[in-house]
Amino acid sequence: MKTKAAVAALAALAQESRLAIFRALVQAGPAGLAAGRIGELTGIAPSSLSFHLKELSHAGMVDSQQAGRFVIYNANFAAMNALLGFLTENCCGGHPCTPGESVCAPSDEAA
Amino acid sequence: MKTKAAVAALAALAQESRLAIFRALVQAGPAGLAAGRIGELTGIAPSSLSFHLKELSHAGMVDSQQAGRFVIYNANFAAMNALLGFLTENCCGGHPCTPGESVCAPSDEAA
DNA sequence: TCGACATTTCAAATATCATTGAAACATGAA
DNA sequence: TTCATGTTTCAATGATATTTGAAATGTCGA
Repeated sequence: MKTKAAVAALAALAQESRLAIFRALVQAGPAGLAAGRIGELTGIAPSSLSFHLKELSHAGMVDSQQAGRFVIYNANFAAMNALLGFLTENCCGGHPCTPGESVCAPSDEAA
Repeated sequence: MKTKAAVAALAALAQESRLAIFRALVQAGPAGLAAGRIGELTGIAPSSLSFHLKELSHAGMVDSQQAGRFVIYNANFAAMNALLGFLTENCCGGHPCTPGESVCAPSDEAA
C-alpha cells in the first residue's frame, strides 16, 4: 500500500459519519447493508449518506453492488487489513521492540 | 476507545505530513526523534511541523519530552494499537468470519 | 404505462484545515 | 549577561470538506 492510498483510507475513516458507516458495515460482515438501512442505523440524511458512501468507495474502503432497487454496501476487509499493516510497517526500523514498553507488537494493550 | 478518540486519531493520521511524521516516529522506535530531526527527515517547515506535532500530540498519537533545548517526540504505540483494535472491534457482529473471503482475521492479505 | 420507492446528483452556504513568514520563547554556552 | 540554537506561537491567506434541500435517475409492482 502506498502512502497516498493510506492517507485516502485514513481520511475516509476520519469523519464521524463515515466511521459510523464503516463500523456498521464491519459489524454487518460480508453480507453488507443496503444504503437505506445504513441511513436508519446512523441517522444520516440520504444525500449526505450518499456523499459519504461515495467517499468511502472512492477510498476503496467499501464495495457496492446493485440488488434490485437497493444498493448493498459492504466493508472492504482486505483494504482495512492493508491499512492496519501499513501503519505498523517497518516498526522500530525492523528491529525487535522491547516487549515491556507498549511497542510494535500488536498484542499489547489494545484498549 | 471511544468513537471521538478514534476519529481524532484517524484525523491526525489522515494528512500526508502528519502520516510521514508518525511513520518516521514509528520507525524510530521508543527512542523517538527530536523535532528538528523530524523536520530534516520530512522536509516540513518548522512552524508547520510544530503545528502538526501539536495536532498529533493532541490526538494522543505522539508523546514528547524536553531534553535540553531539544524536544524529543515518540510515537504512542499503545494508542496506535488501540486504534487498530477499535477498527476491527465487533467485526462481523462477533460471529466468526468465513476465512476464505478476506474478512476480519488480520492474517489475510495485508498488502 | 403509471405511481411509489431507493438512491444519487447538483449547487450553494458554512465551517474547518494547512501553509507561510515573522516574531517570541526557552535553553545552553561563552 | 549576551549570543546562537531549537522550538513554538500568532495572524492572515488560500484551499478543502460537510451539510442541506430540491431535483433527477433508475427500479419494481400493479
